[in-house]
Amino acid sequence: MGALAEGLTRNQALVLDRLVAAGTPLSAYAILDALRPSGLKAPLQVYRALDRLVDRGLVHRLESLNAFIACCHDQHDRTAVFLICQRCGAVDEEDAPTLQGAIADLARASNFAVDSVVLEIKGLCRGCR
Amino acid sequence: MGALAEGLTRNQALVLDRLVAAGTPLSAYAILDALRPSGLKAPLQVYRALDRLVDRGLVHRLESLNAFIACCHDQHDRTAVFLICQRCGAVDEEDAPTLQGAIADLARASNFAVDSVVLEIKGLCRGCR
DNA sequence: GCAAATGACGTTATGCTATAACATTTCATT
DNA sequence: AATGAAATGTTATAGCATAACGTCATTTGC
Repeated sequence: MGALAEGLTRNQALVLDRLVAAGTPLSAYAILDALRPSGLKAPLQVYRALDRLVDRGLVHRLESLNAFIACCHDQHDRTAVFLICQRCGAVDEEDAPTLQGAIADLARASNFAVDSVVLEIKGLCRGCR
Repeated sequence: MGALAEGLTRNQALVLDRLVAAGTPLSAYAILDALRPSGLKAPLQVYRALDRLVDRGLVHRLESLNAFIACCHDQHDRTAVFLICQRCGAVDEEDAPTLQGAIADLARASNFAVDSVVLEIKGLCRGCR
């Protein structure tokens, strides 16, 4: 079991380890089921750990899947772009500076102060198209 | 009570009218509660109507809110972008060709075939910032 | 015409997702 | 030790969405 990042509590480390091991999105309840042998018993234990991990940028929430995935980059830019394959379920996290710029431009034009961005693209990945 | 579009069934028209009248996002259950006087009784009646309306592009689903909003444009051939104010709850639907282009470029670079795009920007609107 | 296919509808039941509320524990700092 | 902040454990509940059944009306093709 890896100490994948410093300063994590036991529950947070368990949840993060599980997500990293999976490499794919997992629902909170799937995580809970996987961690029952480790002693977790209630959804709230998982949700609380996920909240902290998302705050730190170690985990991303996929709104369109109601699921969570470990961040695959070491630098945790808050605005990630996800390519979600509808056939195989793979999720690719992209860094998209061009998109960041376009979003910033759009927000500026509307006089809108951006806090966070949800950008999830669904379709078929390279291997499945 | 407008016949807001042709070819809608009674339930679909009820749901769409309610969303248009609201002008803001509504959850499926909020719609159901509003339409109980009109005879709707079960969530599935609302969800089925919403499915058809979303298929036609008359309604959008806001993934990050688990809610639905009437499309404010008459034609909707593009992917919509939503600016969601975290303070007043207003949702602004934008047409963003520049973003479309950036998304297409990104997908092309990853050899990813885009089916649909979820793009929801949260922050403070002009009046609330 | 009439059978088959289609799609909407109604209803009950169920499952999945997420948080409220409250008591307790842990741990760093003073 | 005393304090305060954060994490934990637990039960209960709220909120979101669909499965599975049967019915009805309309369209399509023979």
